Amino acid sequence: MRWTNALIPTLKETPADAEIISHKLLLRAGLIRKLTGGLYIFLPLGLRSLRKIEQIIREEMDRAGALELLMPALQPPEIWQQSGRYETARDVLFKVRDRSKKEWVLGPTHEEVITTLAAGEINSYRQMPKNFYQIQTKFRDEIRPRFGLMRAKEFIMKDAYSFDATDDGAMASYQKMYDAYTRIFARCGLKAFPVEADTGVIGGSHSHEFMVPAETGENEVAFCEACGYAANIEKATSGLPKTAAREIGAAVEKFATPGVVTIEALSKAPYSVPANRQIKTLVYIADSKTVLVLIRGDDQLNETKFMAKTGAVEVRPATPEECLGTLGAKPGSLGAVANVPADVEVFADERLRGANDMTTGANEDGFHLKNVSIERDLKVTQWFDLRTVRAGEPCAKCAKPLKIRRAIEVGHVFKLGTKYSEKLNAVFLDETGKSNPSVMGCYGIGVTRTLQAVIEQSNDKDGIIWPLAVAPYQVIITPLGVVAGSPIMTLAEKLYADLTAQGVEVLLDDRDDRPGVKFKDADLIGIPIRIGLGEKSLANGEVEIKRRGGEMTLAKTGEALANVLELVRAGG
RNA sequence: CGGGGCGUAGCGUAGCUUGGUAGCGCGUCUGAAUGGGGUUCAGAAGGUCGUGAGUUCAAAUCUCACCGCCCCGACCA
Repeated sequence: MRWTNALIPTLKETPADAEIISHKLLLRAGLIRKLTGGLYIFLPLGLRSLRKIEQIIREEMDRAGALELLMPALQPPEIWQQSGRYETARDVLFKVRDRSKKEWVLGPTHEEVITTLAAGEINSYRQMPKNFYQIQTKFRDEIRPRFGLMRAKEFIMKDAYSFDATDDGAMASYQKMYDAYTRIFARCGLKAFPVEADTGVIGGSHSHEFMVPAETGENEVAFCEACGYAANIEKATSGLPKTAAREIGAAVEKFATPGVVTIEALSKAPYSVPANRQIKTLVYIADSKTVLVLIRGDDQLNETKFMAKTGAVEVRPATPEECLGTLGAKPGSLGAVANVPADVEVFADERLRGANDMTTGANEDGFHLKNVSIERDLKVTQWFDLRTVRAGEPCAKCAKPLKIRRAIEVGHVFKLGTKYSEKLNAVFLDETGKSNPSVMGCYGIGVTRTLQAVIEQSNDKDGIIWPLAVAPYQVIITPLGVVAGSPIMTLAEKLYADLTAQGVEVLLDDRDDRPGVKFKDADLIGIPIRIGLGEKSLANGEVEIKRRGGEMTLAKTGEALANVLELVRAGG
């Protein structure tokens, strides 16, 4: 491609609405333009990189035995009602009406559609395992789109769905995708690593997310460098000891704490109750039921764990008025010892199990209770791990300290089980002639997000540093002086033709611009290999070959082609 | 949905407090010089100042409403 024939609108200045480096570079390098919030146009250069990522995904999915198909983005709401997600996923569902006023949904994902297909086409264990995938535009009514392609209303996703006759088969399918994902991200030049994850609204029994470390990521990951344990903070556990039991057995005693409504205030004089001897009592509305959640005063509730453990779909903290109505006191004086209505379930964090000599609210504004023994003085419906781990806590597996870092989620693999196959009737006959629901898995990659993650991870002050495999062009030729027929331009044209003939993707910067402009733009758009042609080096019969972000070398004009070919092949 | 910030030429912005001819840089076009890291000079085009009401002799500027964009939050009593 000749630059003068292309559209590569680079920007010297950063557009005002970009915050993170990858978003700025997407705009500055002329890869995308914003149509409106959360919706972007892929310009030719951006599309080329996007297609390369898609191609890598296709090759690895095919290699793993998955079958590509293409499903409609527009879907009937009936199948969403059947799966139950018309309700549970309603916040992200875009809905439209046709001319007869019938409602449709724009697919945020395709479990319902693929399961409907399987229900009709997969009727025997002999047809399994099967894994179907597509690369397609998804629509999600995000609460807040942000950071360019990172979280958009419309984005491109690779989604795959496996169907197996047995649980073991499903695990094997899962493992194949796990391995394929590892290869895909490595080939994209991304340092991505798998972490244990919550399954969320998709459902299913277990899952891994593939994470790209980045300060700007929206996720937090807890990990152990010693043993390799890694989990999303929403799921992570640690090996902390339970709260120490003490000798005393005194009866519960009420004491006045006027104006004290925080853990911190109670931990100070004159009360001086350390946060780790306090029970924090949280009132939640979980699927319209009022419940209590108890965690230690120095811990934080992990709402995702709470939802996962209790199976609740919609969860919110109760309002102060609701707390007053349920327990007779306002937040700050709440407890589970007295006045808990019989129909209110009490969930407690494991770390409190067996604790005594604790202090908690008295359910009477301005009063707390001390000498509280969990087992003796209050009724816990169920114990769960509900707390959020913190950096420095011992790893549950090897006791070395955990670290926490932020990361971008680029892929997610789920073992789904039979949740969708049961609801949408995707059943098959096994060897004995018995009808069973298929065991499913689903596997997503955010393709557009992956593109941005590559940039977020691979850049310097001058611009993008594309990994060769996903660069929009592999080579840029930068002639300093573009007079047709000049020695420089003649050589530039020849290298351009020869490299193109060898299948190399080359951008020829034939603009009549000053060297500085061309170098800056070449760095900004991040083409991995630059061939510089100028009078100085050409006078010695040499051309310059420079890796983006690396050293410059000189090559004899006659050897330039071979040298560049070698670089391209080695880096691919 | 709550909070904060912002909307002035393709991009980045000044002007708004204290109402009175809309300014600068980049980019674009023309010409000239220059020619190895966003060069320089001369000239030019390009604006419903987000939209609508209101106040006023007069509104980019003040008031109200709406729209849009960006950031934080929508767990931790």
